Amino acid sequence: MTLNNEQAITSADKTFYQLRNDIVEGIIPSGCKLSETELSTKYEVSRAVVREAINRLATCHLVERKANVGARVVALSPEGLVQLYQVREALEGMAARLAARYMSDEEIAAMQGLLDSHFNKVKGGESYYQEAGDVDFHYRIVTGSKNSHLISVLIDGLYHLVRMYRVQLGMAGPRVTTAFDEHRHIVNAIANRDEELAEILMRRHILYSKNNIEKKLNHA
Amino acid sequence: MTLNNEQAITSADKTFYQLRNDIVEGIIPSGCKLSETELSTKYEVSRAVVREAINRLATCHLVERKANVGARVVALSPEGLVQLYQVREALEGMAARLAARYMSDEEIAAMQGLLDSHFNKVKGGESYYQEAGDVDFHYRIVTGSKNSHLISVLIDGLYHLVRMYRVQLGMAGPRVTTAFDEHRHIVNAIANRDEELAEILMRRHILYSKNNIEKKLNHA
DNA sequence: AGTGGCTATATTGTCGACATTATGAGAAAA
DNA sequence: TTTTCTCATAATGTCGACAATATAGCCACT
Repeated sequence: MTLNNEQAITSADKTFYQLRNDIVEGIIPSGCKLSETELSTKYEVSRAVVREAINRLATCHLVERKANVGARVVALSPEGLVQLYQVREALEGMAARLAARYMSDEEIAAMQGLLDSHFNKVKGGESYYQEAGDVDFHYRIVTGSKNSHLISVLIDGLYHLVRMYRVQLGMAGPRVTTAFDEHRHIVNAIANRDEELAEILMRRHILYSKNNIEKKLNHA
Repeated sequence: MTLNNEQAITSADKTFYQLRNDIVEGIIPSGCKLSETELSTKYEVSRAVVREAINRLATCHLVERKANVGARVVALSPEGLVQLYQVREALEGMAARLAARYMSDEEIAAMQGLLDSHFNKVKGGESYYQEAGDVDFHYRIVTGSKNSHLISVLIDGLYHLVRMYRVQLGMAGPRVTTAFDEHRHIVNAIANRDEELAEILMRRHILYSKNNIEKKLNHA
């Protein structure tokens, strides 16, 4: 689970987070219609706050809204997944480049320490790594870019969609050790302040990741 | 002016477009506070629709909102401009790559025709090209990527911020002919289905554009 | 005079009711 | 039987009022 430093202060925030979680986890299934009145009774809040929550979900591309008709949970498709990873490749590639430029030495050291601890857990046989570790790694790179647009588009937007695909298409799977090595190489490039290499490696990393998921998707 | 195929159907849409335009054009100055009650009387709509419009503006990064405090028009800064162009470089580079892959021959031919007509106008001494022409060109590349995420992030989001910087920092300026040549080379790469080159050229094009604006900004 | 806390006020957050639009069922006509 | 029109219904869009919160000003106290 993503460790949320985003805390709900208003009632609409809370409803938004709950709804988002329910959608990502598949509790509200893909393609399902979101009735404002229904949700307002279910979550025990006014229709106005449900409306605001749905609007925010729409900007995350987790639901699609049509005027005077309503909102539906986004439909998952192979094409959608491909498009998602195309954008991730561009955005996270740039994030890695900027991380190599702007991350402080302390941040880089902390990230190397993170990878070390992951390595021990993987070596110890824990499958913990796959989800939380991967999320944590990419999260640090993105925030390390110090670019508010990159941060908001990826962390507030695309990552939830990525998680939705992973959860609902049952991507718990492997690619642990190979992904780990790729992470290592990326961090090394960042530590060497090699922007060009950091970007290339990150793009390859995401491309491999996409191919892996696509392969699984076609076999299922 | 951007030719809007986005048409307002609901009242909130109209208010959103009006507000967005007023902000981009500087009619509502940068840093200005947006009072919901005040705007609701000004635009003669309910506070609820103003609220929704402001929320949408927040997702475009045109205003910043704080809970229980309100929304302010975003402040323009050199750092903000740099970050904006960093994201543009990543996103539009990928868009050019995908355009080379997915655009139909007819679309490419139409784009070449567009450049020809621009060339005639530039040769004829019209300064028309700078704004509308540039917008049109980039618009076609992005839509040519057929990637809904790229399209929405760039066209619904970043481009308005770009325009806001251009308008408010008085970037009417030159770079017409050189930018035109760069456009030509990009279209040629796309026509040759050379994804790699299309992306590289687009990234360079945006990098140059950024440097040009930064230079002006420092001189002013 | 400066600082701390309190109150008044204005703004945002939330709510329920009304207006408007889309959609499906059913009747009438071909 | 099929098609089209009408109308009922249920949803979204919009509104004004109330509740909760932040901010500024004022007063007391040191």
